Amino acid sequence: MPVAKAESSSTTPTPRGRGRRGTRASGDDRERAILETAERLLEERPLSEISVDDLAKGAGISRPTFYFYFPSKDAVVLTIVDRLVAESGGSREEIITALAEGGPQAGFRVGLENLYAAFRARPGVVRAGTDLRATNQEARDLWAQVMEGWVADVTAVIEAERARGAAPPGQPARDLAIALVQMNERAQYATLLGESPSLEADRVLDVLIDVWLRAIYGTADPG
Amino acid sequence: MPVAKAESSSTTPTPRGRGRRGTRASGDDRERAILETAERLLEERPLSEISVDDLAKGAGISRPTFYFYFPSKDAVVLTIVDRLVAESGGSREEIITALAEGGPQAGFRVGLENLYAAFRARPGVVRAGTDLRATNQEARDLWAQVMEGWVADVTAVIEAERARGAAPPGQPARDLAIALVQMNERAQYATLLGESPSLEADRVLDVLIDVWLRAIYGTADPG
DNA sequence: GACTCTATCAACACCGTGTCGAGTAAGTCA
DNA sequence: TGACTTACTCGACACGGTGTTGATAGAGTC
Repeated sequence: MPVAKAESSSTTPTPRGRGRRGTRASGDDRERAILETAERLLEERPLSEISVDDLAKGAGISRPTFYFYFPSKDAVVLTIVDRLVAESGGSREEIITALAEGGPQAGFRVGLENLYAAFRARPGVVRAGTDLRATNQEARDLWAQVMEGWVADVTAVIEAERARGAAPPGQPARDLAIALVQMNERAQYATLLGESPSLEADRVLDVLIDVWLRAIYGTADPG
Repeated sequence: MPVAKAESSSTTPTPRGRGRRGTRASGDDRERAILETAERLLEERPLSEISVDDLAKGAGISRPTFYFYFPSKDAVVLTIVDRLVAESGGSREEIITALAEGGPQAGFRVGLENLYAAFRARPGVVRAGTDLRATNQEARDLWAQVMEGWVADVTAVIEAERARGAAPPGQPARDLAIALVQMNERAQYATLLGESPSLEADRVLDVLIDVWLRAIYGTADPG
């Protein structure tokens, strides 16, 4: 597919990724209303108990009109999750700088803390995104891509720490990174949703970082 | 609800937990046929793409007749998962004996190997059980109970190893156990389903055990 | 040969999704 | 001004899935 060539900017319909085929008028309000309704309802009940009609009603439109703005309920959720992921993405680079400034413990803590903070405020959205992976390939792909990004970052950090002699050799850095990132995903999700068993919200970071440091440095108290 | 009082044992219809309200006759075959159909289809496609009609057709009965044997599609899956969990449950106690006989590395490896082996043969069932947690409270409860069992076992082992001086003190044993068990759940699931990123099937145990040993003993090569 | 209990299914009621086609209202420009 | 376009709206429908009802057939007592 060719990249859209620059069009006359004045009347260009602006096609937003997963949203509606381009428009410009007051329909923007409706689109926002749908997204806001979805975010609100997702904090009240799981995705499977929210119908397209609920979203339409909440946005003050009829069900067919909903389909003018989004191709499906899934697309709404993916749009919301996309944004949440984008918000949290900024914190990834913060790991690197925090590592350089504060050493390993502080670095990892800052990184994981920021990440966790981004999701903590909207557990319903996190749950919806997770649930969606059961039925939606696009949701699986999106999440796989997010995980791949974190794994790549962590792999790089581990390799750097080994190169400068701060961490001993061991399992391949990428393998270690995969296991640790997956542990975090699962543990933080369980804590966020209040599963049992799960780590207490105010202990989860302490415990996870302890495992990270021991796995990477061989001690809970490196340099 | 009062517990059913002991009935005359001769003609008691035998109510099986999640299956049909009691009977005895040749309908047993049908019940088995439904379960077998479900197991077969689950290795072909995800639960969300299997309808009650598919299960009924596969068992050679009509859709309403299906409901004579099971109250819902979910109940069929829960029955299958129940059994798989029961099969895998035997391996739990093997951790303890293997630990006593072969020391920490061998003990954990045998334990996790057996566990993994039980699930490896039926990834479709594992996926169905996981997917089901998105919509089904009973599935969440069942899984929570399974996790709780493993966490309890691992907690006991960690405490025993600390008591005999083989493992140093650190994070509360239960917290450590939760994080490690969750890591295993997530990592083994990802490997089983071939997600990306995920650990290679022939490396997953090496990597996970390495993290376990470092987290528990502070070294990848304890006594 | 009346009675019971298992087993079966056609027909139905219901709900959620997604589409179609007929609009209306606001803007553009001849 | 009035023909034309574009954004937007929704009633009505078709479809596919779930779960229930009620009628019935056969096998097993007694």
